[in-house]
Amino acid sequence: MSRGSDAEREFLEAYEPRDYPSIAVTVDLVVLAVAQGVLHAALVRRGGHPFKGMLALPGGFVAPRESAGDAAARELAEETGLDLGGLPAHIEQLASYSDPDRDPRMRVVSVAHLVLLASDGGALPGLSAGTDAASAAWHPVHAVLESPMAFDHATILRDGLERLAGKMEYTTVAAHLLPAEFTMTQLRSVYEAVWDTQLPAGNFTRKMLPHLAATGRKTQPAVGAPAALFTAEQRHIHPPLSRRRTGPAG
Amino acid sequence: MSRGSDAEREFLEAYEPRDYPSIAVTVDLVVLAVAQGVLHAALVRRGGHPFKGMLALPGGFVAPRESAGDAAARELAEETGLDLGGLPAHIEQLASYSDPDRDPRMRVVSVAHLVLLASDGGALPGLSAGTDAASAAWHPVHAVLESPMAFDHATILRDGLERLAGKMEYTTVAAHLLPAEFTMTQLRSVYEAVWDTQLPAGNFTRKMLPHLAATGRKTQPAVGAPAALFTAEQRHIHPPLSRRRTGPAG
DNA sequence: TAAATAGTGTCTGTAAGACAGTATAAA
DNA sequence: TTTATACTGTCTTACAGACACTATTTA
Repeated sequence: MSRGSDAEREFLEAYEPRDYPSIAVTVDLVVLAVAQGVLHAALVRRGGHPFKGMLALPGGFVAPRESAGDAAARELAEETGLDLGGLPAHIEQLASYSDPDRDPRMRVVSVAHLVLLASDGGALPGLSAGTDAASAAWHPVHAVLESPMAFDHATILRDGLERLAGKMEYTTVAAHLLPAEFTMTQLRSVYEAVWDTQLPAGNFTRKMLPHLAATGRKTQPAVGAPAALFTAEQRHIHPPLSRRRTGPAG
Repeated sequence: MSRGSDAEREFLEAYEPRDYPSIAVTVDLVVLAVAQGVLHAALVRRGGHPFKGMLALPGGFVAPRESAGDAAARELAEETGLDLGGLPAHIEQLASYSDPDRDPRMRVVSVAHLVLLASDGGALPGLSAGTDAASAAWHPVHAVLESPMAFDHATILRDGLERLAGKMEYTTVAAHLLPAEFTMTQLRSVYEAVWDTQLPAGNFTRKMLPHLAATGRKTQPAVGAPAALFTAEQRHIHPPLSRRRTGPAG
């Protein structure tokens, strides 16, 4: 509590003590970025029991005076060295996980968040060790989902991946995995990395073009034709892109 | 805690007391049903402060040994007299709301759930007063959103409505607002009620037919031709329905 | 001019939107 | 036969999918 005595009295009148069990509230972060055409997740390796040595999502407790969204941004900075304030990043609430036995140590309800970090497709954003003992490192998502993870974090990661893959069908959210200005080919590469498929370039351009804004600038590639640079306009794509594989038959 | 002493010791070693503030976890329910072509929400009127006399979502605390989903089903029964066990109902997690000041009495994180109740379109499911003082009653959603609600419940209700409206574009979730067997016209009426629009019957049938299973049975209406009865196959509709108004120009 | 990548044009098939027409019942 | 509702057919247009072709750069 630690609020005014009026509120305190009102509270005590309204609820029986047994009604408000102490439940710890945490955030777990699904932090994603693309490099070399492969989707990666920032994961920590657990140093202590339970699930010692296994991979887990970064995360931590929600403080008394912050929202889950604020806690997510803070934990992202603490556990990965990344600061949402200075980065082109996208954060959104994913879902909450509340199975009573999801953490064997205590009752924990976790509000999972999805974080998309921009990268130019070559190198992943740098993760520096934070104040926490375990520091985060990048792992290829589709590979890491083959093995078990700590707690219910494999489920959360899968849900986060599915949220991203689904939302990319009908929004330009994928642009958050790229710098502010990007080429059509870069954007298509993000789609191919997340959907784990190939998309025909011509039709992708035709479908996506109305939802992007041309900057007028072009890239200066080492080889090949220069590509136009776009910025994303956050809007609905209707009808959505099709996720199923297309391209040459065979 | 109230767990084994091993777990307790491990817990005490792992966390500083200040790290796990006591935060109450609740569920808030967006309970929806359709009657007379209008979407209704089951709401309670607050009997005490704060927000005395205003409309609020039904809900309550998550118990120490239940998940948020279990709590949602239990609270639905307690506050509305409805029992998920004996009803064709659909429940899914919506989102969590964690602003530190969302409840002036104490720190409360709420995991909102969306509940869809079946009705034949004529009468709404009966709501009987439960053990709680305030009992729920049905209110037209689009009208009730004009006035303020208690806490952040207007936001939650709006989010729930938007979730339903969006999901109806690309799934057969709307069928959960109807009995197990329903006619194409009934299903179209649900779409029109939630989207607050008119849809052309012929094209709606053509688009929806592949996603429904014909039972072979027909209705016996007082007037007009008998209509075929369908059951829904839960599947993705791709490409999705268009929510924008169509039909005769003007 | 060859290689590599970016971008455009176009053909075809499918399906949405519009709406007229037919079918099946009760009064 | 009229009324009311359910359902089907069809015409037009839009656009996705497939894929060939052109454009722009470096070597």
